[in-house]
Amino acid sequence: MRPPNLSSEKTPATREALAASLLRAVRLFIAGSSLFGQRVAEKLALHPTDMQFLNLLDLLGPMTPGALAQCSGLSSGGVTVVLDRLEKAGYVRRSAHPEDRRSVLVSIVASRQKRVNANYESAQSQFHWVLKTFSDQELQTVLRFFLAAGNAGPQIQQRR
Amino acid sequence: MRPPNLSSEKTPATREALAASLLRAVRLFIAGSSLFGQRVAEKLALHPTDMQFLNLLDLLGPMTPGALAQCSGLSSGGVTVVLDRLEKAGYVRRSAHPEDRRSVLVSIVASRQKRVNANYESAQSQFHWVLKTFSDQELQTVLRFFLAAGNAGPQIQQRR
DNA sequence: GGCAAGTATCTTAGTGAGTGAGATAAGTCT
DNA sequence: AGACTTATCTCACTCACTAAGATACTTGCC
Repeated sequence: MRPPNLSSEKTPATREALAASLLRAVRLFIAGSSLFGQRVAEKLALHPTDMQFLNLLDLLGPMTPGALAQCSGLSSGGVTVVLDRLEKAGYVRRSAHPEDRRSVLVSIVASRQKRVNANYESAQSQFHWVLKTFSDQELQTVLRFFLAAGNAGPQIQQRR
Repeated sequence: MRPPNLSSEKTPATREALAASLLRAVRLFIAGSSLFGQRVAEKLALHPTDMQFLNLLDLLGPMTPGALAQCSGLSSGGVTVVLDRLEKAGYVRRSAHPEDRRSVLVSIVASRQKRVNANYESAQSQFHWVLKTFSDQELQTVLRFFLAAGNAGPQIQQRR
């Protein structure tokens, strides 16, 4: 007879328990991220939605309002409002789309981007502190997990 | 116009590049999660905020409106409105707090919880599909990362 | 004990972020 | 060329959320 595992949060024994622990940890991580985003936005006197837009633009580079609508889940009209707000505050710039004259390319204003990133500094230093406790190979594993999970998750892909 | 794909591709060589890739993957993962939450909420005809509440209650168990306010970032009045909505729709139940008669304990109605979880099924099956590509030890590593990152980030704590 | 201060939730009025239908303009297909 | 589609923006409206205050209970101090 197996001895009972009394510590639920410690290393799970069975693979099933391991998967459950991981799922729970992921969900908690996501819940925490949402709160964290709010906090950062608050510091910058921005709405969480605005912050989300800046993040998307920072991660994916300049993109059209339509793409932002799909990546954020906002309506087309909502995107316009957010962009107006961000543009007025000097965070982003709208420029003509080189290939489609109906369209627009939105990009982050570089100087402001630095100011935004500064607010992530404390998180990033903690992030790097966490990283120190992992070997190169372990980080590769974690990275692979995130990439796989990202691909399995809500893909923003448009069929042609 | 094609919306960008929220996933990155290459395998980094140096540790610094590895850290950068991981940071980027984490941020993309978070961005995708936010979208995913919206989609699920939409399916259930709930607001994203309501979904967030159900998640918190599912993860952390019954808690007071005040604790929900802290975990979600909403104001006290906002929590009341959300809870009214969820209670009216039959998702949660308010009951007297056993230790403080001013307070209230909010808990998920079990039968509804199942219905909510059903909407995560497709995600969970994909999740388990991803898990299959990792060994037990690798999953332990990933779990350790999430726990560490969760502790480093904004704390979501269950309060009494 | 009894008053004062603190805490938890709910109420209410007001706001403004986001929606959705429609307008405009440009690209695409036959 | 005309019809259709696509991309963004406009505008009136909605309703989710905020903030201040009300209510009810707890805690602490004299």
